[in-house]
Amino acid sequence: MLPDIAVVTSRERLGPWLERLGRDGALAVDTETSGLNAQIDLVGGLCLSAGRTCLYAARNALGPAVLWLADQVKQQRELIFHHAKFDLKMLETSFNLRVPYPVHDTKTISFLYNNLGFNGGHHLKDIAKALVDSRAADPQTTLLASIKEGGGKKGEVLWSEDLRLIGEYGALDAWWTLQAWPILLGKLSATAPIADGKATLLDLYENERWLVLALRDMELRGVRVNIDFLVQWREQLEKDIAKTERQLVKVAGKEILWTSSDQLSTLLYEHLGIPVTRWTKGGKKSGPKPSTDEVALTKINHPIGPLLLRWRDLSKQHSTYAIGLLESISPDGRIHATFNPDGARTGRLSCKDPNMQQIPRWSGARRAFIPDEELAFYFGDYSQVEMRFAAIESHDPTLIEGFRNNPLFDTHAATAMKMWGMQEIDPDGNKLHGRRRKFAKIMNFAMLFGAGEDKVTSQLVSLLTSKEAIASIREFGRKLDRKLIPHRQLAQLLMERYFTEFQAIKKARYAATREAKQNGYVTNLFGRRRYFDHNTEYKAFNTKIQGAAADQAKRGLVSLYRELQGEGRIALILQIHDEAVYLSDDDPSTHARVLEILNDTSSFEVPIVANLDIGKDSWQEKTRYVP
DNA sequence: CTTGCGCGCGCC
DNA sequence: AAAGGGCGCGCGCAAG
Repeated sequence: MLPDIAVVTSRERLGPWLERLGRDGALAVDTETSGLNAQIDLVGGLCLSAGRTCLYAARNALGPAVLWLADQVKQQRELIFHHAKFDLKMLETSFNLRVPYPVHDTKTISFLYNNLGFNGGHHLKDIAKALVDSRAADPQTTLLASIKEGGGKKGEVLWSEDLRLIGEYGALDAWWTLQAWPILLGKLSATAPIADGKATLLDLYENERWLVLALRDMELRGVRVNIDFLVQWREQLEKDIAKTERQLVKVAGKEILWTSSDQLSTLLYEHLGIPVTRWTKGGKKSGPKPSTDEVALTKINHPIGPLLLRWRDLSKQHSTYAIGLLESISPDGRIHATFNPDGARTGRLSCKDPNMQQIPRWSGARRAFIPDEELAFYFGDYSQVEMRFAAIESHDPTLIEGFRNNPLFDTHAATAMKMWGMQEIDPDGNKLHGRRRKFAKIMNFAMLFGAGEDKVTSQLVSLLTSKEAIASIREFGRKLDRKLIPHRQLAQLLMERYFTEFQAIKKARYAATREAKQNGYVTNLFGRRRYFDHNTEYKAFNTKIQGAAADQAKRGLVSLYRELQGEGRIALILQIHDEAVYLSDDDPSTHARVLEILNDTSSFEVPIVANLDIGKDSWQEKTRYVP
């Protein structure tokens, strides 16, 4: 079925078509814009669809159509978008039209239904083609067909060059969205696992709908930037880089493009004759190459090593952060990043333009971000949240007991105590014993990430000398295995001990992998699914843990948004996986409430614990805040 | 000139 | 059997 469609560019012809869109029932909305940046670009066309009607309003019809839409919003009409956050931002920046209640979003549903998407993604056209009408892939043909089928008035359509424009920009997108929505929602309901009599995927969807609003407002607000600092920092870095380059040329005897790993590899391993200690994984064409990464450079026995490490660090700060952040500043002097709820297969958020989730912690870069006048940054972060979900997922008694009985539970110390059968960690300051917590920490991360013997070995290599590794092996009362390097033998022993003591985790890991192999997907504690390609099922346990932590964090973010941002007491500005950052004044009752919201003692077998920090001057310096 | 890939590296 | 998980960005380099 295809709609009655009108492309209207004059105020006069708009009325009857708006009439046909009615005043109730779902209304699909799509904006056509001059670009993707809500701080710069503008809406040039509005596509609306309801019932059997699809209307594209542009030019002189755009203003009145927006006013009509604003009235529909006032009536709280149910709105459907594909990628709602983008259109909601554009409507707000172009027309000051704000939608204060959750809308529906076919992209969100598609991602929740199957993270692999339709035809490999979540593009509207692919979804519509798969679920609605195979002709959806060809907007021009479809538009022409629809005019015939729907008896559309030729006079309402701009022919000639404008039709091409309509085809290119997809005047029918709202129509496809409207058609795909009930089908996708039906599929989501049918797919939803049931817990406590409720379909969990639909609960997740409700949270994601609010999340879209929370992220929209975060992005629109943006973060204030200290431009003077960034400019000064950039200049200082440029001086330091130039100086380091002069030293490099002296030591190397020649000049190369220091950013080029290929050129550097030739210099180090051919001209300077330094032995190769590490290889890259290699691409399809080139295969493995000698590595010049940080680990390799640390190992080389030549004065060029430390200089290169210094150059790499300075250069990273300079290009990615000093320059990169300056280039990300919007005309309002702030940075408005984009947070994607469908950016990560586990359910985590991703962030781009710039990626605020990877701003360095120690280089000083965070000094570039400063709170708005009269306000301070507050950082609500979850404590060891992935380890807590590992405990919940596996029911491991040691971890469960620890987290239940002690809010400050030191997981790595407890792991070490269990692995070595100790009553307390490092009782006599013994050097060998003191290392045990580090070993345990490596094992815990190996568990969370699904690492194998190779990775544990290489972790140990960067932690210990061979002598120290041998001492640690002796501690286990084992004979040295001549066939293995000591670090590998130690890795084997640590893994053996770890999985002997944490059998529940071993079983949970195995169960997750089996679930993925049998079903092609796994489901986390919140009902979220992730599908796997063949031979990647080993990631299943990590997906459950990381995904549960992500869904918990997003639930917390939405609660903060709905209650405290709704009351105007906070303004969320960033989310960094296990941390929500907001601006607020110093009213302690606000922050006490934040902690009440984030702390979750009732949902799971172990409590989810949150802490709060404050940063008054910038993002760089923060201190613990207790309301 | 743009696009895609590999490398290396920032964060959780 | 073996596999560190999840991202985005700057850069060089080769291909289109």
